[in-house]
Amino acid sequence: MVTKKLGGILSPPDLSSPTGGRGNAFDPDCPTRVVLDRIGDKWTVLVIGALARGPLRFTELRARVGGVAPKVLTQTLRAMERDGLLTRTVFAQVPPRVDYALTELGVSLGGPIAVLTDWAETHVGTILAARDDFVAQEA
Amino acid sequence: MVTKKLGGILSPPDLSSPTGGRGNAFDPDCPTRVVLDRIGDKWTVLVIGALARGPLRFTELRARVGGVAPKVLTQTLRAMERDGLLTRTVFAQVPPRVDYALTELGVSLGGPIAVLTDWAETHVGTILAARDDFVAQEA
DNA sequence: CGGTATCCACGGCGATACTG
DNA sequence: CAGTATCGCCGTGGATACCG
Repeated sequence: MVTKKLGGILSPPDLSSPTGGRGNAFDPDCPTRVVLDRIGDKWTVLVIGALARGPLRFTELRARVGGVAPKVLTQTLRAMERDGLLTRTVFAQVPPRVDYALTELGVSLGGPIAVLTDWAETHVGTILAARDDFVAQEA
Repeated sequence: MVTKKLGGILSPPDLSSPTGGRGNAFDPDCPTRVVLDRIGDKWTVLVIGALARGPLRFTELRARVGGVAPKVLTQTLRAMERDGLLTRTVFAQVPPRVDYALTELGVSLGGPIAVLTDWAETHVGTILAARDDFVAQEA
């Protein structure tokens, strides 16, 4: 019974408000919006996956994730650190060494992501097929 | 035990491949990437929420979602229709009437989204607090 | 009512080069 | 090793106006 279980953003929020009140995704402070903005980007989910087994250094992380420019990886890591998803540990030595590790919060985010991933793997075939049909129908 | 449960994109995919093989998010055909690209946008999740209780017409949908330009709503709906998440039914009458309704696939996507929403509502406080700390630390 | 057409601002992301 | 600096593309999405 999915529709009854849909909490938060999925339930008609507050019909007395013209905008639907809180819980609306165009509200930058909406919890779901915050999370979606974080995992919706190109690299965050991959970083979480790469760090799931344990801490990694910058270059290891880069190699594990694959194909990401250093600037962009830095941006991603800073944002995740800022949001408490991972910790950045600098070792005072030469050559420099910086470890990135998931926090409890970061690890716990893996749960919902795994659910999403499971759904994706199960249903992506249907989606892709629908796309093909749609394109074919235009012709 | 979350880390053990992390399937798909979250597990180190294929270490024999330089890019990590399948299951990588920078691969446009990666299931998780496909889904993330869909729900990561600004309006799709809200549309799913709005349609969870039943079909709506274009204008009703627009009012329910709130603050979305017609062009953008059309774009969103077309993309969702294309991917098989909803159906678009045109009634041949004047004035025109067009109904939008979730498909089974669209409804089922509500499950993972609800999980994400639950996580978001539980942990957004921690995230926001981390942000404040981070900003405060810069000063 | 249910859209299109047009224009445009913004931010994410990438390539390349350089540095403490 | 672990980044920063700079440049620039381009896709999303918003404002406004118009249409069958």
